Amino acid sequence: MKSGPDIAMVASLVGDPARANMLTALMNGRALTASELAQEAGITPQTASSHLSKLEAGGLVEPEKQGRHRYYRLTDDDVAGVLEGLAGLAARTGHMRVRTGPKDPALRRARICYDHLAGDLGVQMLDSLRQRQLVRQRKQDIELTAEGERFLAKHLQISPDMLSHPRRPVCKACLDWSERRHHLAGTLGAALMQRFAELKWAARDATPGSRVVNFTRTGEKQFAALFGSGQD
Amino acid sequence: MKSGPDIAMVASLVGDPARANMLTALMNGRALTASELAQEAGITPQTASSHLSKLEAGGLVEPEKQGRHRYYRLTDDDVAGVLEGLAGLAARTGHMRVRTGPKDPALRRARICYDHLAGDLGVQMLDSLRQRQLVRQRKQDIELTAEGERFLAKHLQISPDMLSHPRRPVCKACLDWSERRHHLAGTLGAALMQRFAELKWAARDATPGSRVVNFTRTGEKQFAALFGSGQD
DNA sequence: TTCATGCTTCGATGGTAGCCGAAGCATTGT
DNA sequence: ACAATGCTTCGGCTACCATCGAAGCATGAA
Repeated sequence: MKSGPDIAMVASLVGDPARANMLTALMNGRALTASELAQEAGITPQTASSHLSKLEAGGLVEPEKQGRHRYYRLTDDDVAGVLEGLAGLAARTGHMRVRTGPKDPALRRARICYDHLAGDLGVQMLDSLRQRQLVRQRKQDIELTAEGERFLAKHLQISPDMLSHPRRPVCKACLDWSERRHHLAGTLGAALMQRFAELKWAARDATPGSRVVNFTRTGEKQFAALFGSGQD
Repeated sequence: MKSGPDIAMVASLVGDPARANMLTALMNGRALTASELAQEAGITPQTASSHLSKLEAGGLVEPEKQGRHRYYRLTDDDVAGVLEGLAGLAARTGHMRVRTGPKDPALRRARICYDHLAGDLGVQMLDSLRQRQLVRQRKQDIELTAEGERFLAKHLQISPDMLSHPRRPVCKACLDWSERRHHLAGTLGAALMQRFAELKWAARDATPGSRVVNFTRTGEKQFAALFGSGQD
């Protein structure tokens, strides 16, 4: 009775936007925890859990228990290859991701990722830092330059000793779910977000549990002055 | 705002069982008409039309008008390659197509494809004919051998002159939707089905519009005696 | 023209699956 | 032992989409 490979089964796994976001977030080869993947996809942990068990059953991802975390990675390069192929087909027809994950535009623009800024503005900030040589990035690792330290001290009153932490890195690249571009995590990312709040540039949304970050009118201007890309 | 290729969009196209069946039916490179694809997928023409327009919008298939038919083919080898990749992933996880297209098991076992027998039994019959050298198959073309003619005359009272037709070939391979294996079409396929009905081995289901073919108890035995594969 | 065939569009229906709230395990830290 | 964190399971809700009937266009045949 078995006929051929059930290509619809595996294709439908990739066909769901939330799962597709998780998979593309895993395309860099690194393993991510279930809750990180939930953040990337913009869904709650329980929904992500359901998706991940389906992906696991379909053989697309593999779990790895570590303490109370569950790390997931793509099973192998074959999976990555097929995903690349699908991306190629999608790219040439001009179908780009416009509205992946959360529907809320505010959530896509600026939100909290753990304790740092994510969303369009988060990506834009790291882009700006990188372009002006304030940080140097190599894959996942980000390093603060001397100019970067001066910049932070001058404009935001952030000194290097505020950033040292026994276990946590100062800078770290964190994949933004809205695409495969990074935003800034680590103690610096957290310190920046905290400073934005202190300066009343931005504040987390009042509704409990919301990850949206609302920028004030002046905060948006100041932010654009420091990290703007000219087009906005 | 555009981010990356929308892999979920194209994957969800392949993710629907009906569309996946159409695509696999097109994997041999030949172009098929819309109604043929509907038959392969086990759906009505209007549903197939909807699916095909989506596949076309997604750039997976290309239409070609010819008379009052619309032939569809895969856009290029890239599409076929991705489909192969998906099939590979599905195959190694052991997920095979068990219940593609129509839910009705009877429809999968034996049904009418135009005027000839399709379904598991149709595929099985052609397999048997080929294995016993009663026909010779090369790709899409099937040829009746001398032994084949004797076999038909002796067991089913079908003579070669009954099969000649000005435009229609005697034998023709027709892809069975349940997988990429062929069943027998052409005037011989039609003559066989007609003979099965005359001998009261099988009859089309009474409910109007149904394509199910019901075999009688004795008919099933006789059929198995002529075309059985030993395992059934 | 008139009819038949192949395909498409429209409208309505139903089944499926994604989603989240609440609660339940498991593991780690204090 | 107790609390906190990470993840899972369960139940209900909602939205989407595949499906088909009926009708509307085309094209080709008589």
